[in-house]
Amino acid sequence: MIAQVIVDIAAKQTDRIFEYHIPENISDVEIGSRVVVPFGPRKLQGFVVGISKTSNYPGKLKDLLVVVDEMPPLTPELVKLSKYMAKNVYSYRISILKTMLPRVMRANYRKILTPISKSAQKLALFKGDPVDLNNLTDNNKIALARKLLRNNEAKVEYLVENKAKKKTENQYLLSESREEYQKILNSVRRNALKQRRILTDIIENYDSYPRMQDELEKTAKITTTDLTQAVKKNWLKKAAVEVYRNPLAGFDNKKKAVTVTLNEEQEVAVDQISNSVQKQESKTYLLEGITGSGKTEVYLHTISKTLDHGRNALMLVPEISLTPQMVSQVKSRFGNKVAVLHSSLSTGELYDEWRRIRRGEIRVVVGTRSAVFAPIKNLGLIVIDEEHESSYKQEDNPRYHARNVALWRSDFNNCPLVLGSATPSLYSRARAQKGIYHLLKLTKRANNKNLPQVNLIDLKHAEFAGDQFDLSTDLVNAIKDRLSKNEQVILMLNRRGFANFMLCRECGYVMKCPNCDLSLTMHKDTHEMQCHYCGYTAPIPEKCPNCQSDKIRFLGTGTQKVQEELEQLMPDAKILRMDVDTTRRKGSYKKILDKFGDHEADILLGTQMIAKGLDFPNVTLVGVVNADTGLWVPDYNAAERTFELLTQVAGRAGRAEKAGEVIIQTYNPEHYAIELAQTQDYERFYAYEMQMRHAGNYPPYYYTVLISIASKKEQNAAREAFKIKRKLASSLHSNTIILGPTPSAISRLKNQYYYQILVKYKKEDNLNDLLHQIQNSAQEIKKYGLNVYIDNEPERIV
DNA sequence: AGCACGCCGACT
DNA sequence: GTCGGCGTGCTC
Repeated sequence: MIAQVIVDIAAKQTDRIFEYHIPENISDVEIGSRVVVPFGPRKLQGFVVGISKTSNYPGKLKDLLVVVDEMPPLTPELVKLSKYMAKNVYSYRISILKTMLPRVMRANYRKILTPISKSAQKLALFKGDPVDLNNLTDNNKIALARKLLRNNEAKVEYLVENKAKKKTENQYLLSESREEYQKILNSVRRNALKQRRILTDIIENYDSYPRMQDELEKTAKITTTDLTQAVKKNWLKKAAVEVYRNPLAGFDNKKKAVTVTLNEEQEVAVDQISNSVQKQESKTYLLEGITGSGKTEVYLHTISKTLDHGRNALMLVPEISLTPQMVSQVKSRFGNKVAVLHSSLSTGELYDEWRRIRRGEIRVVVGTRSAVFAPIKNLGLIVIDEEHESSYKQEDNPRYHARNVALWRSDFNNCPLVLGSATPSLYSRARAQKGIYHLLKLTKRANNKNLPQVNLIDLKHAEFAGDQFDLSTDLVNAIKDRLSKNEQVILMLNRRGFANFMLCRECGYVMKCPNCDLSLTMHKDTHEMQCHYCGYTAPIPEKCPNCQSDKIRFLGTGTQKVQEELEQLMPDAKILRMDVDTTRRKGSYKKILDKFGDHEADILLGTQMIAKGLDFPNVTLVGVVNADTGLWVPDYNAAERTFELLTQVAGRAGRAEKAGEVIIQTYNPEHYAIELAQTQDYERFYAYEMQMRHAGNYPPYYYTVLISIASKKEQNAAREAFKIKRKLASSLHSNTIILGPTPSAISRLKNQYYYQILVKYKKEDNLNDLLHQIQNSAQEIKKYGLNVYIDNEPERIV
């Protein structure tokens, strides 16, 4: 038999099938197997995407070397999906196959040099051991290795290492009958207390064996030394057993599951979706429900019904660390049938969760973007919560959108897909309008509470509290009022750091990142200027680096500065800050949110990461310090983003009995995105924004593709960009709009200049082919330092 | 990608 | 002669 293999090299020339003969002694090769194959002089990891009896290859096929896992990591469904994706996301098939699996399943390649001759063995290079040539950096040593190879004094061996390690724990098994242990106990010296103790314990707990070391140590209080002694005396046998790492240890049933009675709208939604589950229809539902309307309950009920029908469910959430409340709910409802997949799990935890799914031990998967590839079988329902979130689109290769992958899987598995949001993406809402998706609306808040009152404060005419121009007197008074009632406040400022640029008032100099076309942000806590894009840091200047003047100012407000201002204005208030800087450590999200939930702080101040999913009953005021931060970015969906963010964060107020209030500070109170966020009227926003998109020829009226060209030399990027534009213009319809090439909004990042071309089209049958051609030639011009990126339906045009 | 092979100039 | 730098083509 012959295995068709995709090898682990992401390049145009190798983006195809290589065939290998399956030797007699290897019997477990299946579609989806991870294998090791010879490739030229090397050995590579690869994935089996097909098995055939014959081959057209004219040469002699090499033998497949190793099947890595006991069970093929990829299901036939995922192998098929990878083929579809390779065509649509302009990425190599191997890159897609690799993103489908946990990172630990990526191979480590080693190139081991072993001395042969006696004289070579004595060389200092080896120090008695073979060396890994990939780790050799010293040019003299590399030259020496080359010489040894040439003279046959050493040989190289290629190794493919599997990083995926299973966790084991020690288990202790009995080796005697209960009566025998009693005899041993009787024969042991009176004063051998430790020995008597362990034997007594064995006799008392005879039926609970085999027992784990951890349990013996913690509950039976038997030490490791005692256990080792017991093994030595052959009283017990020790064995290593595989265990799963448990990432949900901190989530264990803190809250008991509460069954909620659904309102009429929720009932309708649950009925319709479960009906599709039962009939095995691949329908897509758009669940449009205002904040607090109980979308989560609809998900949980439909998942429950899906399980009743004997099928499994997959649920995607935008960023799991930010929605621990959602995880707790799913976990308390479905217990150990749930697996969680997200990036802040350790690699080991992720691998274990993934294997539980692959082995069919799991019925519900909750996870972020990449969880859309979960190898769950018998899929009966897919849910995407907060479907408008841009985090569902991967920003680097392969640039896939989880929604599109979910659509494909829904179709493949004949199961419904539910897209839920208070503020659906225009893309999805428009499809619902056309009847491609089924629109389900939740218009009432689940507890019949009114939406919170939203007030705008026009910063152009506002009076400011304190000596800074960030917090208006009205907002500060409202906060003080809530705190005096022992209620809590959430404040959002979508910008981290202290001040986002340094300006010299003498010469106008702004301190910029040397690698990027961005100003450096001042961070007071770490005493440095930081580039938020590439991570470059510099000390905070005391004088202007340009003219040595001391008249420098730090302008633009970040969360750190607002925290300082709040501390001055309200010295008694306890403030928690939540942004990328305070949540870098594993588990810190949960820690901050738990603290706030236990009312150990009065104000939660954060960036947009606090806008989503939080449900704190005691929060009665939400303040937005500056609603304008995202409004004027040069992106066609800036208004949509701003509206979404404001509506989402407003929904954090007044979720329980106490009425909620929202205060939005803005310099643009007359902008429609802000005006309509005040009334939280999604439908009107949708109608208005659709007009704008229609007028500007933007999605969802047009499809878009963004081609970015990057180079260290600006002219090279520009020249190549114009070349690509000419190629496109000559082959596409005249009613297709090609914008650019123009320098990107941030024209230089990490020392690369970016030029971009935006193609807007309604129907272009040739475009896919054309873009593949561009992608192929991109490989060739890479050696001249030019990089070309193709992004289908970009979320961001920057 | 990364390796071999082949061609060419530089240097012991 | 021998070494190393770089362009080209191939990997089942």
